[in-house]
Amino acid sequence: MHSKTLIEIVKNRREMLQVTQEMLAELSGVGLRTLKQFESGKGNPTLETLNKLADALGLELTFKIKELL
Amino acid sequence: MHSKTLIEIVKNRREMLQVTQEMLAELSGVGLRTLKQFESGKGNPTLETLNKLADALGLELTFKIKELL
DNA sequence: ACATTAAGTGCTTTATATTGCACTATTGTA
DNA sequence: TACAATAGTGCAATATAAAGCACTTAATGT
Repeated sequence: MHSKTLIEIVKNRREMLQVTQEMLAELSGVGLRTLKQFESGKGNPTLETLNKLADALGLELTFKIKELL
Repeated sequence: MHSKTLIEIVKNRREMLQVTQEMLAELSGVGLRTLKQFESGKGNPTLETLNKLADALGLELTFKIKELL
């Protein structure tokens, strides 16, 4: 069982909440272009960007101990 | 109980492992200057940088559901 | 107190993230 | 199939992260 990527988590969460990229961009204060790039795997967002998205989605960015597979 | 910041986690983990900033920079492939800025709270690192640090520290960057306090 | 090691900072260059705009591609649905 | 909504992309401007260097400050041990 490997953990989902940050991208998957954001996408899933967003869809679960029935929010479009446009709405999430609006809500989070992240540029639509930036969000699109991130979700399509093209991005290398800054911590600030990730935190804005997390906030808007009711999530929190953390480190967890990596399980030695 | 509020969760520790990413900075705290990195610092604590690094110190627990008895690794200096210089060593961690070396091990992770992140520039020393970048690590210093991050740990001193001045930085806004990219996801790539955070992942490099996480890898070197045996950590994994994730989102968790935020607890409504 | 002193020496040593580690951490933090000012300055600079280069690389790249962010953003908007206009456009294309995909997806779902009537 | 045709339409509408949503997602993805090329281009360009601006802002800023990454990095090294030299230096200062703080912490640690003898």
